[in-house]
Amino acid sequence: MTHNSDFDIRDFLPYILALSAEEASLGFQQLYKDRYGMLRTEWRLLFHLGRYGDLTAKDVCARARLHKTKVSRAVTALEQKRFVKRTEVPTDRRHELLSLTPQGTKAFEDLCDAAKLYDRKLLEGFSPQEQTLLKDYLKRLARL
Amino acid sequence: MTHNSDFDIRDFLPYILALSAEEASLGFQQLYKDRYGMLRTEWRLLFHLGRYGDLTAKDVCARARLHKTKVSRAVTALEQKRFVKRTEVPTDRRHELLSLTPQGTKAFEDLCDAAKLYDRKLLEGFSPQEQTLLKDYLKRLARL
DNA sequence: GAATATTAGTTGAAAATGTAACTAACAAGC
DNA sequence: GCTTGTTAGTTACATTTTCAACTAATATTC
Repeated sequence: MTHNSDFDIRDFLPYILALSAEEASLGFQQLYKDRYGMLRTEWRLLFHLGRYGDLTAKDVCARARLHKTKVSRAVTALEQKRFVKRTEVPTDRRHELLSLTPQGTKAFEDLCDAAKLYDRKLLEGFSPQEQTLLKDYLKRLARL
Repeated sequence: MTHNSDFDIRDFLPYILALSAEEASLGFQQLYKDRYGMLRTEWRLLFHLGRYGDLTAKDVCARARLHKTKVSRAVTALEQKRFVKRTEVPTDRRHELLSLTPQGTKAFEDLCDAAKLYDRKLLEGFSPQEQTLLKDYLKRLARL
């Protein structure tokens, strides 16, 4: 019979990952929420479109690891904010290309600047080498 | 004017943390959900009570970094599963001590074993030194 | 080329979460 | 000892998320 009072949840990787992820996302969430009234999925959509150009909703699902219903709703929301527009694909009218409007691009640029600063602030306490290692480890875990 | 098309969301710490946290929690979530029908908060409550003994709801909030409404609902849920019981504190009837029932303890022990295995599996690709570094970095980020 | 299957995306209902207002018990000030 | 303030925890309501069913367009099979 195993004796488990020695197992500390605070050493359990999914737990400390969840806590640090929550902690790290809080401050940035404030930003995109307060400035643009965006939700997490909307912010992610904006960044993927801003960085990787026109994509279909399907592409975004795959790249951003989001469920299609979440993406669908985020597209609608960003469309209403006039940040995203849809372009029909004549050869296959099932999908539509998503792209940022000039306004969307402006918001993206603004949030990029904020993200850069925020990232730097989060990593303040880490040496350059540690920063590289940390991100490398996380990417391995995320299979990124 | 900054040019932001060079900013890759996949190097943004909150993003890669969120992705790796999601990825890492998926498998374990399957376990406690399938075996015991528990939610994330319920699992956390179980582990905190199992490891740190009797606590008030307030204590759990602080230790597990959960909002009191979440804890309140998790306590009710685990009480209905007969995993947790409440004991009134005569000196101050505002709080009540939470503790695991024998059944709750059994579930805790079972999930501890599963968690140990799962943790090991997640970290398979990391050398012992990397494992230590990773967890250390994450704890720093989470202010744990 | 009509019937069936697949794919892209949307919608609706149920579950879960977050926020704020609430109750009950205790504490402090006067 | 009664008003006011604080603390522990619950409840109600709005927002988000999840899951499954749905529509519309294309592909496949016979």
